[in-house]
Amino acid sequence: MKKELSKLYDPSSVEDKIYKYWMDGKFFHADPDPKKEPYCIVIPPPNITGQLHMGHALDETLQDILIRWKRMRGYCTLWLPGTDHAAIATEAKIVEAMRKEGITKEELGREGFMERAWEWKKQYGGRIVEQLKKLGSSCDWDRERFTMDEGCSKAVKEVFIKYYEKGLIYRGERIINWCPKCKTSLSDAEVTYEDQAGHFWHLRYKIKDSDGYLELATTRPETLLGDTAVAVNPNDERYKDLVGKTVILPIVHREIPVVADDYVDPEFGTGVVKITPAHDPNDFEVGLRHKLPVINVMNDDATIVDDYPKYAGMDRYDARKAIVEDLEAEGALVKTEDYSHNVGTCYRCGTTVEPKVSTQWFVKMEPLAKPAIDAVKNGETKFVPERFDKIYFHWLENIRDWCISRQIWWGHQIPAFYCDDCGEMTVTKETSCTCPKCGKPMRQDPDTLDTWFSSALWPFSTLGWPDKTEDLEYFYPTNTLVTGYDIIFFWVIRMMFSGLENMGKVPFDTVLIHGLVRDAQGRKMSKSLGNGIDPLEVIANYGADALRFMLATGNAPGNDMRYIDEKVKASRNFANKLWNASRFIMMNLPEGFSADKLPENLSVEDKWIVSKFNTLAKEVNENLEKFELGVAVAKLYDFIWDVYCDWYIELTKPRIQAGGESAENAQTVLVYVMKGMLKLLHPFMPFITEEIWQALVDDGTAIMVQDFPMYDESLSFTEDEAVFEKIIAGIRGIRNCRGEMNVPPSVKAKLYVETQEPLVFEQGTMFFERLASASEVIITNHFDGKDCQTVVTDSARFFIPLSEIVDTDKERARLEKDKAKVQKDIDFLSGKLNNQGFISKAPEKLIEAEREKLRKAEEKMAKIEKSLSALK
RNA sequence: GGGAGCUUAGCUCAGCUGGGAGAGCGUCUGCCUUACAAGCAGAAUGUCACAGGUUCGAGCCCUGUAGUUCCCACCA
Repeated sequence: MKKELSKLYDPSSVEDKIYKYWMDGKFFHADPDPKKEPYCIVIPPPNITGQLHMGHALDETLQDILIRWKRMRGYCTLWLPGTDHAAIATEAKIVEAMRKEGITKEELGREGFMERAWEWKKQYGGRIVEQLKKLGSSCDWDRERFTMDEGCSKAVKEVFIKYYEKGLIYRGERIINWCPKCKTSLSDAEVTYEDQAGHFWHLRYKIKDSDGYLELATTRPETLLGDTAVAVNPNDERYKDLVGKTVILPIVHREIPVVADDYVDPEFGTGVVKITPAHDPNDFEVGLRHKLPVINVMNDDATIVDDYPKYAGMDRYDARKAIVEDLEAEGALVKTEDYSHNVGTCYRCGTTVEPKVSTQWFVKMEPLAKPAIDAVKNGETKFVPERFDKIYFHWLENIRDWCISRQIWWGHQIPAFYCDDCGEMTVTKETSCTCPKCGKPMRQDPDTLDTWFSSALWPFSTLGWPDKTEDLEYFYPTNTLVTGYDIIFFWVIRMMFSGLENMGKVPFDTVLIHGLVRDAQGRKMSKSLGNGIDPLEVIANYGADALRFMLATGNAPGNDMRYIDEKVKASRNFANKLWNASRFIMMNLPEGFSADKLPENLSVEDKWIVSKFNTLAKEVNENLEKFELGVAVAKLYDFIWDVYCDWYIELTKPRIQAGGESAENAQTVLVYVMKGMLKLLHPFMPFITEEIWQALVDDGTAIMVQDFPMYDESLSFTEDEAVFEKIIAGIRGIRNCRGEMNVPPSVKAKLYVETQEPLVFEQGTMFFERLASASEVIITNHFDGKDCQTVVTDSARFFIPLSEIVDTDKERARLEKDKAKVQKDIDFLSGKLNNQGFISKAPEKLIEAEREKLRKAEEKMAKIEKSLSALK
């Protein structure tokens, strides 16, 4: 069993080996087991184009912690992995790569492009998966899925057709968000609004058959080409007479009506609005109300259409410039103001979106939103932290129909077919069909579906739906969904209504929301800033365990956190600490030593550590139950470092050196608690705990499938804990005193312990020698303390004869300081206990505890005074 | 214009249902004590943003104020 282990833990030599061991042992694989309770997490599928970033690292870490914990708790645990085809993002990347080769989509044609895209998927889809493995993610890779694989595609078609037949999907002409760069429509969720500096151009339109002008202001003069009206508020006295009149559109010289509409705010600007139904969502609505013509002035790439020869082919911004110049030349420009306004941008490429009227497919949201709202209201699914349900409700309560068609090729092609001959449309599962009316071959809709349409089905499509599979039966609804608050709209909401609509049940019971990992200055990590930290580099430098531990530490659910290198270092140091603790144990362990059972006659310090460990196991489970991973990890850190390493290991050293039964017991307890700690820590630091486990236990078992420690009433020794704390208090006090006097540990001195509880302190003799530099310990019920340093605790006085060092004045000052502290305690406690309100209203238990504290403080005070008077 | 979060030690952050303020890093002192100097033993440091309120008792609950970050929203 004795093994030569390096002083420093080297994660790089361990992690890949251990991961392979887990994979070979099929430990991640889960098959439905009716004897066990299921626990399932579906991974938020990373994009195939993606590289692992800190956001993934956090997300995967949290999921793996939960999964590993539940697995050890005996659940049939499935973490289902996969990737997302990320329609627009991927297509943009492929197009970009092709551009560098001088090829366009159109040249390649749809089929050729798709071939290339699948090739891309094959090449890069695996990369992110390999990166996830580096983190230690215990996903069931046998079930890895892809949003465009056969099963998911089948589910997509099934849902589309079902919705269509139920009237939940319709095709229609609406104003939608259009990205001129990606050349596709976008849903409302895919538009990000940002403030942009712009201008406010005041224009005047001539009123027909009059000398008068109507002044209005606009931020987008170029859309004037498509104006079909001018609107004022019906109650605006200034313009009352003009409603129904006609004005002349400058430049175009088209005659357009003045209409009255409530949409116009008379307080804003001049109270007159130009109406461009084709290029503004509000204007579109106004246009509908007043039956105005819709004049499209822009091509798909936001250049001006050929109908306006002067501007044809000009980009919208160039056209704006030209039109402003022309307006000025025509005398229609009154003034130009600086103006900052909110414009929508494409969430993928950042291009300013262009509102555009076009024919698209939509999902009718109202009937789907309602059950999704109810499911969270009645607690079937809950958010952690709870406050995120507000965002959820707000979004769903104000939701508009979901534009799901995209004018790109990479994705699920819409299963609708058109007859060019008679105009008939059919929605079908088949890949080709003939017109049911005229028998001619039909043409499939060239559009594809929003990428989120398929990810909305992820919690059940990956389990086999629409087939009735054993997996689906067993694992659905899944349990916890772990994701960042930034994709609640995109994904969580859509999974919720999709699950409810198609499965009749919510997709998961809990949504654990986490925040963003920011850089050290608190900025969002982004490609453009170049401030991103590569998790793989961190893993290479410090190990995956250190990164995971850092990400889980000091982070409350839903809150953003900063990546600070020192924090990873601290985690790495912690791993090293654990490593060395195990090294200490193993170095001292006799050949063939087994520690299956705790010894019968535990010493007080053994009971102390066992009892404290028992409490730790209880609390870690409780914290994990409540998704307080950060709290759990902090408790583990404190216990392992402070309680186990700094105290218990030190306590065992004199025993091990002395040998005999006490040494053996110490070793048994050391191993027992170490094994327990490793198990508790395993979900957080899977690699190092597995590595140590295998070296320490060496029986061919894997820690990742051990039982997770739970609270055991029979191992709770609160009285012994309290007794041992008295010894600890003495050691602390003596160290403190020696420290203040700058006495090095190498200078030993006798220690006199004056106490009424000799039995307690007899158990501490060897610890005072070892940990408090006592050359000899003399326990007595009275000691005069002449020429000694005095240390007072509430159960004893300790005297250290350091006559050559003792300075009576200094010693008096030290004791006076102590006394002042205790006096403060006494004042505080007696004040509280003299408060009638406290006595009559506080819980009895608390009052009793405070009385006890006061009693102890008073005892301590008496001892200090005794020592002080002896000094004179 | 709505909504949410944050404000705690020099820095980064914890703080569970209200019961005398914590950690890591940094600083200072002393230690190479045979697991670990990526370590050990100690020390110092806080009007818990501000102002009210509820309570026997408030970092925690309520109201308001300020600063800050973010989300949502069609003001041309």
